[in-house]
Amino acid sequence: MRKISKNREMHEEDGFFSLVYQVTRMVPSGRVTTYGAIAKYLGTARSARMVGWALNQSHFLEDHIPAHRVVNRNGLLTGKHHFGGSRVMQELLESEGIQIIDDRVLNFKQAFWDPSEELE
DNA sequence: ACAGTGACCTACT
DNA sequence: GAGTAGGCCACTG
Repeated sequence: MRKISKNREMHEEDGFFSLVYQVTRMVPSGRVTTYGAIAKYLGTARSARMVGWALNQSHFLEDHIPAHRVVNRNGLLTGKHHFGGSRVMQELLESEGIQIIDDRVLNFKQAFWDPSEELE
C-alpha cells in the first residue's frame, strides 16, 4: 500500500489505478498512447480524467511508470509540467526515438499505440 | 457538506 | 474549424 495522501492510501487491488499503471507499463518503447484510449480500454467507466489523475499519482509510486508515453488525443504533451522539469518528458520520448516539435508528437498517428487493438 | 479544480473527451453551435 | 458546454470521478480547501 502506498500513501498518496494523508488520509488516503492506495492498495494493489484498487483496480482502476492498477490497471492504468499496467497498461502504461505495457506501452512499448517508441510508441505512445492517449488517456482516452486507456479509458476506453478500461470501459470508459471513469472517463479519461481519472486516467490522468492516476498517472499524476504515478510519480509517487515506487515503480517507475513510463507516463511520458501517455499524451492527450492531439498528441500534445500536456503533462510535461508534472515531470518536475519541462523538458524531461520530451527528452525521454526523444531518447526512445519519438520526435517532438512544439510539445507535439511527430507522426503521432503512427506512433499511437491503442491498447484496445494491440492488446485486445 | 459544498464548491472549485484537474496530465481529458465528445458533442453541439 | 474554432469556441462552448456538459460529463466524468477523485481530491483539496
